[in-house]
Amino acid sequence: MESAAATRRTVLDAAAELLAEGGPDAVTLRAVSARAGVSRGAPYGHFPDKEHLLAAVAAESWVTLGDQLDDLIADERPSPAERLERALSVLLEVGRRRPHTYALMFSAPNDEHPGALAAVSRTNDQFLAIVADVIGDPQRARPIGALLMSSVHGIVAMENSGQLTVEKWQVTGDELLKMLIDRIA
Amino acid sequence: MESAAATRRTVLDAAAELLAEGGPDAVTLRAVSARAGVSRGAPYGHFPDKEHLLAAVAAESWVTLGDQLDDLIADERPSPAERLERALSVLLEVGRRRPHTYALMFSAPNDEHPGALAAVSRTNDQFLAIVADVIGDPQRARPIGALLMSSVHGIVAMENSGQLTVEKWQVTGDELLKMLIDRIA
DNA sequence: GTTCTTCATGTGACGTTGTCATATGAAGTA
DNA sequence: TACTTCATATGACAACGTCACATGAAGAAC
Repeated sequence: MESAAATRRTVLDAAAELLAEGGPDAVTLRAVSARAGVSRGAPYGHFPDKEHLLAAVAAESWVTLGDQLDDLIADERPSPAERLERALSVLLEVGRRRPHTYALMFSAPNDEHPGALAAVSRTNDQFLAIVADVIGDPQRARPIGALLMSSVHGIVAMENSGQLTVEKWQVTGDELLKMLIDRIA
Repeated sequence: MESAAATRRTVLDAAAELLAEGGPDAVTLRAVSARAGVSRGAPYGHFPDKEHLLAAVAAESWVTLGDQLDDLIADERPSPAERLERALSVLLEVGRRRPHTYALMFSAPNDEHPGALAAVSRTNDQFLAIVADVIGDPQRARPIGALLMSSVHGIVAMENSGQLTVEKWQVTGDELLKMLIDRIA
């Protein structure tokens, strides 16, 4: 009888790795079990089904992102505007470096997975604080924050689907991000 | 021996319906065949595999969207700015009314599906023409078009994943679209 | 030390999926 | 009539998510 928490961690890590490496289709329960070094049935002791396992992976990714934002907020050196640009770049980089993980994070977080919902809500609040620091008016921070968040998400999605090519649009995602921030501030 | 083209159409329509009704998981080859009134193996005479069948569905959706844009471009009554807003609204509406179809349209159109690529390229060009008509400078139309396209795509994606709630951000997707256009023109 | 309970883990089985090899059978041609 | 062609039908296969059940180790009770 292995430590319950330890097995949970191993399974979670294996699922996260397989997702990052080979996309959602590579995350079969059998592959996860094999990589985690446990049997096929072991994950069922810790996650009701595959969906909940993936939701846990997504939630953990949101928590990691939230921790990065916390570091960014705690750093006094950059100006508010610089902080905003860095915050958005962090999201962009996740989308580029781990496209499948990123896609999972933004795929409908069901009401059945409160952990994922809470993690998303936390990052939203952090992001809103950063935006409010730039805007000044906290009332207007929310709509503008939504615009920034949506736009950056769209940039990542179009990059990853291969539809944001330089030949077609003559811009890079980073340039779009800069255009966006210029039109806000 | 049924007419080859007719079977192809029936299968394609069945797949499109199942996608719109029940999402990607509902589009099983067996369900498609049953709805189309053909046997399980029939689709393989017209599409190499499931991926190509779905790519054909996506391509057709892009063509439909392109036709709508053509109508919009041909209509002389609205101002260029109004046309732009309507064009973006068309995209938004597709995302709302047929979220699964929309998601498929924006999921990586592989190089192996030239039909889908061509259909996407056509709508991109149409959209760029509409943007250039507003901006004036055709040189700047491309980056700005990319920004608009990406942002609207992000709005739709966040709406459909349930992350763009009014309670959290105190805006609707439509209001974001208006904010966006105001900051461009 | 022995017995009992508990609980995570291991395993065989089931239905469903995408896919293929092969069989069927209708249309057109000689 | 006999033959070719080609779309359609069907049985089979491996792999999938999932479940019911078996196994076996750790701690408690005697």
